[in-house]
Amino acid sequence: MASNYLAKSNTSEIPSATISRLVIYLRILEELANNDIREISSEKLATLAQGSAFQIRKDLAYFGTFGTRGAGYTVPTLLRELRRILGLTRQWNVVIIGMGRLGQALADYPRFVHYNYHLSAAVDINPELVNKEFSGLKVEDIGDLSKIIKERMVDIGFLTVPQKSAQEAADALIQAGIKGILNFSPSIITVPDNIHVETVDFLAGLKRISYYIK
Amino acid sequence: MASNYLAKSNTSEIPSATISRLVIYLRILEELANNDIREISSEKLATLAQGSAFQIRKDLAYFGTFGTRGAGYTVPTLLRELRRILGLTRQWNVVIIGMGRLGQALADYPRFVHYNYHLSAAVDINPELVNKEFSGLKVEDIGDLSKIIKERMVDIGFLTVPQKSAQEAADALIQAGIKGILNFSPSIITVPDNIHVETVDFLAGLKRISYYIK
DNA sequence: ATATGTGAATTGATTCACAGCG
DNA sequence: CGCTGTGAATCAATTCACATAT
Repeated sequence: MASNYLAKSNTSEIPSATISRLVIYLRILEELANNDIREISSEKLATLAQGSAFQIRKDLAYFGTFGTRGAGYTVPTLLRELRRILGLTRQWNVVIIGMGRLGQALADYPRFVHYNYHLSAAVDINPELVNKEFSGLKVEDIGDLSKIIKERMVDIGFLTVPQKSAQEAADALIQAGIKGILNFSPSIITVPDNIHVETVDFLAGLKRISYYIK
Repeated sequence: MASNYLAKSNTSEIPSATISRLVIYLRILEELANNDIREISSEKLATLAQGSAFQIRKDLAYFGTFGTRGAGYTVPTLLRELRRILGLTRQWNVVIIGMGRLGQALADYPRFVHYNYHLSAAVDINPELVNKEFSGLKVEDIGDLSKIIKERMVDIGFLTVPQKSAQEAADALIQAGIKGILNFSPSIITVPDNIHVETVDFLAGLKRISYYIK
């Protein structure tokens, strides 16, 4: 599963693979809810998620009991519980570091609001980009990052700077009190234990494909 | 099961986590080579990859013996071997399905050539996009997909269509003989066993962050 | 002297089987 | 009865320890 294959030992006993699967279950349940389906069994959910019913029940059991024996799960209940488990019931404030092509594309992404994420700010080091506006988001100077993060209570940083600046930008984010980093650069960044990093690296996926189809 | 003196096929399956790590080692080795570093020990590589030396040696051992006892690994040799293992010594032809914002951004991505990937074609279903050109790549009609894939010997498809069209587009790719799919849509697609799919889903990563920092 | 390569031990995750409850 | 919830069993991956090669 997409995840952190080199992650350090988790203090929590919940497998990170379980968290990745919960995200998948959530997406499927949202689709079911959109189609006004109100009941689902672990067996049917497993078919949709391309997993096993055992696994779904085990994954959920880490967090409580959400079904009805003999009947299955009710979609709205399980949906609500998954959102709660994954921390999606509150708004998360996000800053984009690096307003190149990728940063601009993210600023234009229309669905953050639907998912309770709020783009609080966008910063760049390049003076030619500062004060420009992308999809209603004004680029600010990276020097103001610490102030921005503290004042606007930013939780998460999207790291879209070039590889060679990634660690420096991550350090600035952490220094300013960020809690999570979505790292779009194809590099490993070093962070303290209390900061969570997820990497989005399509070139890595592409190379894995090459291995499997060669 | 009928008795079988051939025992069970000894094709010890290589963990997919190992493949993911090999991609990481490759990236680090490329950086080392760029800095003219010619020798590396599993211990030092482990530090750079935020993993363990045991694991690196075990990962490599699935494919052969590449180091020198007492000395370590020579960077150019290990680099060459990793490229060979991952199937990166030949050119891979790619088609982009869906020339919306993401497809356009991918067409503009400058580094595919460096990695031996070649953008052979871009297709879309929208007549207003067909015949437009993005970064030198002309958009063609999705109806011609099968012909394009066969004639240009396309190996890999970048799936950048909306979620609701993802399965249909994947079916068309498979029908035309594609071998691998890089799925940028946040949906699970169903494919035959001989097709390899990798998913790139930044929203999933974002939700995992929410879980860990909440 | 030093760092790899690898069987054995250990740890972790998945699968199973059935008890528990509607 | 049907389907969930869960301890036990199985399977897989990681870590260890040291024999081995230079």
